[in-house]
Amino acid sequence: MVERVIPEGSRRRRRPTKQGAVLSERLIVETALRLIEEHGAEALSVRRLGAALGADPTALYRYFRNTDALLLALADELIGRAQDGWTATGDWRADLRSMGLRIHARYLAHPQAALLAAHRTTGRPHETRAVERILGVLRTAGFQDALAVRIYHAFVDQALAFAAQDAAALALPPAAREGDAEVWHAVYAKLPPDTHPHIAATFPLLAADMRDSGYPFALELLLVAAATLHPDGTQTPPTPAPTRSPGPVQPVPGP
Amino acid sequence: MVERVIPEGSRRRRRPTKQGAVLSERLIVETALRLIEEHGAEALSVRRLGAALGADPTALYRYFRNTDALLLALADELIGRAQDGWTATGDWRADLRSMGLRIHARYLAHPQAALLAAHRTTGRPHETRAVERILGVLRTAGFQDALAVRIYHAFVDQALAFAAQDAAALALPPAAREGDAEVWHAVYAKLPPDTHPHIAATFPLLAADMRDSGYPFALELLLVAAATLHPDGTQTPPTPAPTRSPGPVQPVPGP
DNA sequence: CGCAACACGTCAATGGTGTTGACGTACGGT
DNA sequence: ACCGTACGTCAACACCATTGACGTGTTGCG
Repeated sequence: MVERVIPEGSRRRRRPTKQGAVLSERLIVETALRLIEEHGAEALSVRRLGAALGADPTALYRYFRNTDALLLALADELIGRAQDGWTATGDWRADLRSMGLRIHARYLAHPQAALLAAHRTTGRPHETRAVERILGVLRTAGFQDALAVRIYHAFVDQALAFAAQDAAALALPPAAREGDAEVWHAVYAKLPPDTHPHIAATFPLLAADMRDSGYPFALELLLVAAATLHPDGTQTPPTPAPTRSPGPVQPVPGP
Repeated sequence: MVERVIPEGSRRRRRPTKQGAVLSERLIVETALRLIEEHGAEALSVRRLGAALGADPTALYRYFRNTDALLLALADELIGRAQDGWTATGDWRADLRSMGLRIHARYLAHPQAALLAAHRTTGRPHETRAVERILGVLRTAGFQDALAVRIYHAFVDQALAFAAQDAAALALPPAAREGDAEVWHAVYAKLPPDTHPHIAATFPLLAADMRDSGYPFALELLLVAAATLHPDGTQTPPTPAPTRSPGPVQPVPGP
């Protein structure tokens, strides 16, 4: 087939659609995000997106090679929004912490899209900017390249993995979400001490802790471990705050 | 519509299919898992499953309400298999490490099912057994309840989140999977040092590291951090192995 | 300033998907 | 032996992403 997608830079003409809109890559991405936000991830189909744009569904293929390319564009948009306004302070632990929490929070703001986007590698500008920044924080902090790369990898995958995980919980149909949450009181609260002594002994703590996302604490653990690997060997970080994580309550996935 | 699924207990008659097989819930689950394992994640469709069973595709609906019910049955099977044969050694770090790697590996063997399973709380016996075991490892090791619960939470969510993340990469259609992998050489290898100095400086390391899952190293970091929080304060763990993780190469999600 | 090239929105068609209702056969309980 | 029905099969539906062909209106250029 002949490639029908014209690169964004070299477009020349625009014709309005049936309903008068002039299409663009940007308009399509924003409409798709809105569609997902308002009507759920399953609402994103070529046909429905066309309808939302007031255009023929196949007009999409003038701007994106296929739906996967559109999805990558959505993913990159999320990454970009997560970084807007972020600046490095020079304290590598504070910088990684704020970056991780921003990514996590921004993805959770669009759970349905996050679910589709969090496990892709786009290679698009917003993504490369994020990679560059995180690597920069680590190398500037004095980590040797090989170690910086490994920590970068663990850090990024953990942020995205938790984002997808928590987004999945938020994106569940309400019935399933409440069902999963109720399991803690319907099942775990009633497990007898003779068969499940550890669960029985810690149940109140357990039920309370599982209400929120495990990410903030997991992130602190990663930062603590990274500090022990830092070249300035003896530097000991402050013990990660044993307080509850702030912010809105997040339903939690998994047991 | 009339419910056409007969509960497993009260089935009465069986007739062989075209190719002589006698269907059952168990046979269907095992065939589906085999299908995913042998022919890739995308091979699981109702029509192909029917063909693999030697039956009409719609015979499925005599045993499962819909494909989602089938996938949940697959998921339940996975939880059990991940723990089969696991035993505690008394070394809490080794025990958590083996448990985490087992969960991760078992889920990755069936990416499609893992994707649906990893973010649900089932409260079923296999799940409660896993919770009890992990909590047991931590409390037996001497962690106070509140801390044990928090570490448990981070550990479990990390294992499931990475499992889902890596499973998602494996479950992608082959074209998208190869595309994501290729981005590293098509885009990141070519970023100029003046705009992306840190990526340019570390590229070979970066490309090599991103080929595998970030989970094994992220898990080591979690264990290191947990050790620093252990009541026997001064106990210092061996530095996490800076060697590459063993095992099969896993395509990697996210940047 | 006018015109021709072609970008791009549209239409029609293809082959995939999950799912449902109707049907008949052969098997079980009586 | 014979009924009732479980269950395997068939045909059809609605939806999906994607492609090739087509004509029109915009725009760059002479």
